[in-house]
Amino acid sequence: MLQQTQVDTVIPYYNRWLESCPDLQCVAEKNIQEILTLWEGLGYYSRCRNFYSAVKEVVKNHGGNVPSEWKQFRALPGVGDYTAAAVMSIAFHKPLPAIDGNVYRVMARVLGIKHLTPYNKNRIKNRLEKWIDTDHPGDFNQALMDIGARICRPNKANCIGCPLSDFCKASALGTPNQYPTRKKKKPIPHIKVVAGLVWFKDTFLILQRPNTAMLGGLWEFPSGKITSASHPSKELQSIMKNEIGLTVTIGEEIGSVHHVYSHFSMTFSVFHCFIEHKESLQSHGPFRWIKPSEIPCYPFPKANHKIFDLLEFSK
DNA sequence: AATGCGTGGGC
DNA sequence: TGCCCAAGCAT
Repeated sequence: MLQQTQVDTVIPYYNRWLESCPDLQCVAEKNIQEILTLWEGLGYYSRCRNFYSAVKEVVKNHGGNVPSEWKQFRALPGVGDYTAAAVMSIAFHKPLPAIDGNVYRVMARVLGIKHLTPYNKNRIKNRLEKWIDTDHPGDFNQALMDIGARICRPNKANCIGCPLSDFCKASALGTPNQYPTRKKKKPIPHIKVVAGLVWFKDTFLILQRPNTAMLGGLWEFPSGKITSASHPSKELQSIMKNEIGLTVTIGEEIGSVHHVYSHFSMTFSVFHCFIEHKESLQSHGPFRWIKPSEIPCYPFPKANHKIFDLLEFSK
């Protein structure tokens, strides 16, 4: 949960998770849909799918016990060098430095490293392997991460009161914020998407996204990119026909929301749509006709919830 | 090595 | 408001 996600954001999800699913056996007994619903809203859903796979693997191959050896734990899906070192040091007291984005920044400043090249990252690792408190490796790692998160901030290094300032090169130079250099991000493209809330009686249609795609395993309304300059409702009608073979009547526009993903942004316009009879639809994947009251049973992306909010389908 | 992958908070 | 950034990992 903590990968690329702030602690304060994770805490409520973590608590909710433990309340409904307190141990690995419990995770293994649930299906992926229930697990994704626990994760819903946290983002980076491959973390959730990987965790689920890892739990299955631990139950099947390790007798339900989390491996206490680096090599076996590191091999689990979704576990990289950082996560492996964090768990090994905190849970099993192994003297391995857990190097996250905070620690790279703090150490770059302490050592006066401008560029986080692979060579310099390796220097940081070697230095921490010497410095780590072998009696309390977990505390050492967490302390260093906390210094990064609370004191040695990316654009706001508060050297006054920092326990490392006496031997920090970047602080001595007076320009700690300039360490390490950061590359500017490329601008992300913007797309226009139109979607339909397709009603049949008191149910509407949802489709499940493929596991390997972005937002994999989550559910959504049938939708498509707006490509031409024609009227959105005309475009929506042809999307419905071409993608799932439904001939729909376009109704009122529910609304339009803006949503920013990590690598693109979109305006998401959703219209009520209606069908007279339950036609057979040619779906590429799983689909359901659900009532608004069933929304909490399925994981939906944030953009879809923004539409639910407009409809006051409160969850 | 560079890119894809969500969402929310801070300023 | 529009960026930057967050207890990274997989490919």
